[in-house]
Amino acid sequence: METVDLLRNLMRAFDKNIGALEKTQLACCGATIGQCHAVMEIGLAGQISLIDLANVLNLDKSTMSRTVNALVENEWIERITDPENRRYVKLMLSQKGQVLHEQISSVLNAYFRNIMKDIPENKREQVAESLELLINALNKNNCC
Amino acid sequence: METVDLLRNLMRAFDKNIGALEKTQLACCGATIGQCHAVMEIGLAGQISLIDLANVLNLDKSTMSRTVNALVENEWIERITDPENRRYVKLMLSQKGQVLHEQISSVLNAYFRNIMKDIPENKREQVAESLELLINALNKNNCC
DNA sequence: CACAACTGTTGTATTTTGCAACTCAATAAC
DNA sequence: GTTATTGAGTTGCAAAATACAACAGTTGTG
Repeated sequence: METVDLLRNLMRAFDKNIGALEKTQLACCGATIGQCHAVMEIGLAGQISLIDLANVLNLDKSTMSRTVNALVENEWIERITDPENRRYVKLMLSQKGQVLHEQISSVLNAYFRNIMKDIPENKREQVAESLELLINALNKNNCC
Repeated sequence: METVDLLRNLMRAFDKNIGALEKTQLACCGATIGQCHAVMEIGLAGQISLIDLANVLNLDKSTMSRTVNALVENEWIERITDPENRRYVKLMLSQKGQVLHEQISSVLNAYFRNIMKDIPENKREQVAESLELLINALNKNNCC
């Protein structure tokens, strides 16, 4: 099979798997899918502005603003106005948010560990190296 | 890095890339993102029932029913009632739908070819084999 | 100071979505 | 053979997600 087709198949498989995972496992923590996505990105970034967060998640800033509102109301994140530039508001996880972040991480890790079990032991190193190459290629690409 | 982390990173990179791709490139054909997804799955299956399609796309059958309505109204697909059992309705692409399917395929192929350019030539075979292993693992997994 | 540029919020309309109740056809139960 | 049950798909409805546009407040530039 052509590698391009493999990438399309992989994308499709991810779509389907993650879609199912999100609907069954992720919403269990009390947060919506969108809120979970935001929490994961904020946790990864450490701190991030609303607009940067919206860009990462491919959402309009107004949509993002409302999701962030909900996260603040649930005390999962905190808004910290930059004293040096009061336009900027840094978003970061609260302690409660860190717990949520870890819960979601656990679900994802368990899920992907399960996937890995189906990959032959002697191939895992090769797969890991390949994934790194692919991730780099995807991250480098910002065509659109 | 642990392979589980690589999978999480890969999922995230796909999410971001495909999200951006869908918003900028895919809607150009006059169909919504959801309609494009449906068209791609119907094309892949050849023919498929509404409920199977809903399951593949992780959507409620009512949501699917409405999307299918729109696709039929736009003459991208056809509903064909099974004469042997009038409960069953097969969905399949019309000629116009096949054109759309190919348009979307072209966009995806161009996009993924571009990704592949960033993977060193001498690693592509290894990457391809790894992707096949991963796709199989993902498809085998139906935990949720 | 005036004006542009930038971050974030709010008003509003549209779209997407899921649940529940329904119809219609086929099959099973009796 | 009549009735009950199952199964596919539709529709009513309400809730959630989303984007666009207009806005407020802040900073930098001339």
